[in-house]
Amino acid sequence: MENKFNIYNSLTRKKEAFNPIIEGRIGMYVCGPTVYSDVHLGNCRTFVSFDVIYRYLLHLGYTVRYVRNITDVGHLEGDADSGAEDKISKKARLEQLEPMEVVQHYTNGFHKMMQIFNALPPSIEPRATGHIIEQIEMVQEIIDNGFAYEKNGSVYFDTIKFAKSNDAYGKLSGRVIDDLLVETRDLKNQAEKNHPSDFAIWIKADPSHLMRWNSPWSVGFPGWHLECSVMSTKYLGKTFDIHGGGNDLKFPHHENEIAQNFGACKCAPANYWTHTNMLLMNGKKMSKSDGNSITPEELFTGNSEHISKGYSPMVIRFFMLQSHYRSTLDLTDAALLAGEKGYRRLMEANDVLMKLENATGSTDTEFDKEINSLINQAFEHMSDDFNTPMALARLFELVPKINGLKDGHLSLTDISADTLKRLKETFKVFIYDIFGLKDESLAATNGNGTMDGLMNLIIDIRQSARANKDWGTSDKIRDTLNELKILLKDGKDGTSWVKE
RNA sequence: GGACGUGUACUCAAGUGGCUAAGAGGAUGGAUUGCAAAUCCUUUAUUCGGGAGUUCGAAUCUCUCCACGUCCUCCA
Repeated sequence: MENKFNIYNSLTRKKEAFNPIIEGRIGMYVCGPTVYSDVHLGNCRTFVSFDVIYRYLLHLGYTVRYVRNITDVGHLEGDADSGAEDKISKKARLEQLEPMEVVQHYTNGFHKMMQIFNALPPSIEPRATGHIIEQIEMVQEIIDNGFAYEKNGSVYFDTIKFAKSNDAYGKLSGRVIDDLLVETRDLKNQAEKNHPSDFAIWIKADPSHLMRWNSPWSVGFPGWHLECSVMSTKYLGKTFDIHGGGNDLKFPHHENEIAQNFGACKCAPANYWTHTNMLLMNGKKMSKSDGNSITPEELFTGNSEHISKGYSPMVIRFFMLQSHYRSTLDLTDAALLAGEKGYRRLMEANDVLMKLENATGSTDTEFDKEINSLINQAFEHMSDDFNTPMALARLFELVPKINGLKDGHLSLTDISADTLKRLKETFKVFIYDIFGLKDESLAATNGNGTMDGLMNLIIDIRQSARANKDWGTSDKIRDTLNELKILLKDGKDGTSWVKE
């Protein structure tokens, strides 16, 4: 019973209680990147969002098979019939590389970025080019079921026929099928298709096209959308639990994916569809052509006109957690600055908490009950459609209580040993396991203790100076360390330090 | 033009019918401090884009107007 949670389903536009197909197990498919260029910051938000969802499902005790694909063929620029080119094929031609070199290069970069953001790797990361045979098989199944037709070596999905046989088409994205039917006159540049809304599932390769495979219809390559239908079916079954992706994939990608799966197996691919919302910058979509854009690297280094300084990957991850995955998130310098301070406050409170000992109170005190209540609420928020901002808010309400226990404003006699232990466990689980944050402070990353030893010596010398009212020396130590971005914190029980 | 969505304090951002509208940052006053920083305690939206309606009751539902965003071509 403890693993129950609610999830917003894009198909029904409602929050629903989650019911797995197989008790205790979850199959989740998330549309991964098309690896033809460096990973976009917006991609990072989507994958961080699904990383938190994945982590929370694991926390709830589910056995999760998390499949996130790499699209390395078939993703066209523009329309197939107007001479458009496969994105990867084009990049390979322009840079005089093998298409697989392009794919490898950007896949490596993508993996590196996911590591930087501390996103867990998926259980399976299948590539479209590794599943050409399966894709050809699915095209054949769709043809056999009468939902696709071949023209000049290319195969198109018959959206009109599908829409008439089934009410599934357009349901996810809110497209009205009647509107599709009305636009039948507009057939320019679409000579091969019966209808403009039809889409290619197998494309005959022109002679210059670099990526090509044999098929019953032509030497060619699979259409975009198809790889996700095929690989989700192969690794998760014809119908699985959760399908995710960015909001902008709803149409046409996901709509067509659903159509293909129905066309092949006459069943719906996923029970729950979840979509993450867009990352904006200064209120607008990030767009390279408008200059309203920033790369992850620029964000880390601060080398951009849009920000005043660099922000670490964990600060950015924390910043993302402060909004809900279904809301747009506006990236601004002020918001990042605020996020950086919030992240540090949380991590420092966590350090303080882990050092608290000797709670001697009973579980009957108001204070003890309040702590437990906040902890419970934090988990309840996560179970209500993965509401990370709400859960974080509850953690932040606990922060002054933790600091108060350390400073002596609050008493360890008012909290029970069990509750203190639970509080520690809660922070640990939320920060590291669920939110996937890492401690970036120097104290945490400096494992050999040299830094600690030096700092203890310096703090000791300054303490002596202060005892002798030698403010000149003590302030010089403090100010010089400040210039090195090391902050000293004078507390009741001594001085601690933190590196900015 | 069509589809979907958003508009909450100085900024970011929760909340989708009912106690005093979360949280972070900022600002403010106080405690603490040798002075600071950090920390703790206050204060900071009688109000949720404008207007009308439904309801005992709405930021939350309906209508309308305004503004913005995303998609409809490639995008997470």
